[in-house]
Amino acid sequence: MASSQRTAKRLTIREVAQALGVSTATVSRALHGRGRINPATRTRILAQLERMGYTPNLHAQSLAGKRSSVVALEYLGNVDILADSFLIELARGIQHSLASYHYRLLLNLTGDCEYRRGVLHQWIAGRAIDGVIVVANPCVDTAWMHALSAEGVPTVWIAYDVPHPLPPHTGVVQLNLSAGWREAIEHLNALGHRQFGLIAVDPNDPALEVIQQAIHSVNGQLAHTVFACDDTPSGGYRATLDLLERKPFPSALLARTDLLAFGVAQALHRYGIRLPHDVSLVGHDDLPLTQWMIPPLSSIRIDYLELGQRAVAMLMQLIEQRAPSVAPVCVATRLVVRDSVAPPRPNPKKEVDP
Amino acid sequence: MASSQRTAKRLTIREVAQALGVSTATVSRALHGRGRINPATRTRILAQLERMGYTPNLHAQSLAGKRSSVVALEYLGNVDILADSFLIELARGIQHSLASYHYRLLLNLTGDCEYRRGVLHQWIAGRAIDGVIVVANPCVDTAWMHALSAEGVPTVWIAYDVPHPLPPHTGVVQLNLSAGWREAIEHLNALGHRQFGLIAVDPNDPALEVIQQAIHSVNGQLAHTVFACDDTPSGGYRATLDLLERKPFPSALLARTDLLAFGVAQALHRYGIRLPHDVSLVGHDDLPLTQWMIPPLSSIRIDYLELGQRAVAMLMQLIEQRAPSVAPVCVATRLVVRDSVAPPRPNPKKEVDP
DNA sequence: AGTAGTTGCGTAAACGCTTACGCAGCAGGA
DNA sequence: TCCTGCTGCGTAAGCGTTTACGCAACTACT
Repeated sequence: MASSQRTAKRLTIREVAQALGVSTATVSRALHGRGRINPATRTRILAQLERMGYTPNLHAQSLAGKRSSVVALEYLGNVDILADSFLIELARGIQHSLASYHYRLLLNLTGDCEYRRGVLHQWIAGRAIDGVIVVANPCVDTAWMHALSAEGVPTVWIAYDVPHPLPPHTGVVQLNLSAGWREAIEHLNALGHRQFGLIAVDPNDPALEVIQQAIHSVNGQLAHTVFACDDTPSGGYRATLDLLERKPFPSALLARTDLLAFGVAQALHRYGIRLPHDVSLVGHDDLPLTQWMIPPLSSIRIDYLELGQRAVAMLMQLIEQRAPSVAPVCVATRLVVRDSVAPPRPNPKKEVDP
Repeated sequence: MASSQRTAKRLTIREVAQALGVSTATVSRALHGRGRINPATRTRILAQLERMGYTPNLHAQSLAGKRSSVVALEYLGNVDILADSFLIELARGIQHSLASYHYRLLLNLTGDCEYRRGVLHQWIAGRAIDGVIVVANPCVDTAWMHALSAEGVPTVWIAYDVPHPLPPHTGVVQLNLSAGWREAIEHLNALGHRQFGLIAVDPNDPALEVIQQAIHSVNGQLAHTVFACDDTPSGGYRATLDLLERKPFPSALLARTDLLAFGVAQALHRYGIRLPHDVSLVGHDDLPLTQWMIPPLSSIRIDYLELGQRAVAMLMQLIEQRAPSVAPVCVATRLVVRDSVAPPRPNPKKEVDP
């Protein structure tokens, strides 16, 4: 009967217990290897569970065990095109690690930042999640960090900077922007570039200072910084139009994100500025699709698997070991060179050398 | 005390009931508006719930209510770069609609197809999900469709073809490939294109026949079809290299997916074939990033919001109304014209112009 | 042999909610 | 007045686990 399928009774722990003449408590202990149990009994029970094809009811486990084995991934800022890239790569890295802990991932891709926070707090209050991983983009929201801490939810932030002191139950995995940008700028410098242009999004982004320092340390000059209205190709496109009006025009452009770089490349192309012949371009994040740009984009790579693995390991410390605090860790970035960089033109168009 | 936060007791339905001198049953009835309850009592209770800031424990609700308010999104085939595109756009459309039903979405981005199916069946057996949306790519897996049906899980397939008959508790939202491809080919024909080349992935893809028919109905010719090893830019790149060796070289290329088109464009560029001057190119799916290709790609658009909304509405029929079956619906596609198409060269010589 | 400590397991009370059932109270018709 | 039927609500039995507690049985000492 079709509709009886819908309400088909699943095997419960009790039925397995009865089949073996033991109590449900013993079966539960066998299942988790917790508590005092005879190893022989345990293997006997595990074999029976396997044989009968038992699968625990996750809600019952969560209710009685006071944990849900679910974590949420949340990020600051709105999701537009962004969702398709950085966040998804990261989600995948996180999920990969979570799988080994038998945790599930809840990921909200819809609605604006405000709305998503509301949903998240519902989940927390409803005990639907045991922990949260927040992607700070680009800055940590300290107020919200404390709010989450006050709710008692273990939280790991993936961020560029580490606020001090951290509230309880809060960890930070820091993405080391400095490594990648330094490498990129040194590479460009070695090719002969001295004048840099930066397309960024947020004036408070810690990356800005990192980039400036790196440029100064190679005796280069940051000729212009233009800000995009948002972290999208279209933001990058418009910002580049701004940049094109400034003089002198730099020989190397740094796009804060690959998403911006898509728009930068488009704008340059539209104005007949050839990449990398007339200008070099470097992006950040190394999204999978940037190597398919024309020309393929040089970009600063984040190891998403490692990032996810670190964040998850830290979160598990907070959740499972009930660690009250945990030391921040740092994940490096590195340059991936592709065809969008080349030595600068010996003869920059606008300023003719004598 | 920090660690007491972790185990902070949340407000329960009982406490609210006591505060008002009613029973928990009445509060529960007020909360859901189900069962026999005095409207006056109900508003009084709702006010109190609001005032005390009550949030239900989702696990308790799921356990007692025998439903989880979670659905899973699953897809056939492996996730590589694919995850960043079609699937995510769709996930977003689905999530948008699910939100209005207060359902959550579980999305597994990691592991191969086999592994993910295993996980999904665990979730089903563990009562973690009430329904599944499966993206068939490109063909419905009829055996698995029946397997899911036999497990009693309401399932909606997003597919290009509708198998008949459908097993119980199964719905299909069909993506009408014909509409978009027909429009694209007619558009190209109107520009003067007669010779077409197709870059596809799966020989069993229903799209192939649709495309052939459309080409024949405009008296065009499908000069060549090449198959990529997988649905990625790199697959498209290599397939295009194959295509470049064939003669006559078509004046218009059809990429089965935008992801392939990224690789196609790269290959053409590498061989000095200019888009759209030397050849026109149309993709399918209208991924957000394809409009930032150089030149921006003409593509066949899927309305992901509508697709998600239809799939969710259908799934809710199956879950909430316990409908044993539901009629398939169809979602159209349409061409979005950008710079990658132009009239064919008057002199289709592959040789270099003097 | 008596005591103390350990081990393995069963009993039963949670966990926080939903809902079948039944019982008053009341209205309306005979 | 009695019976019937409906309404609004409380009682209590689940839902399927986990786990604190306690009790035998056993070991290892004195």
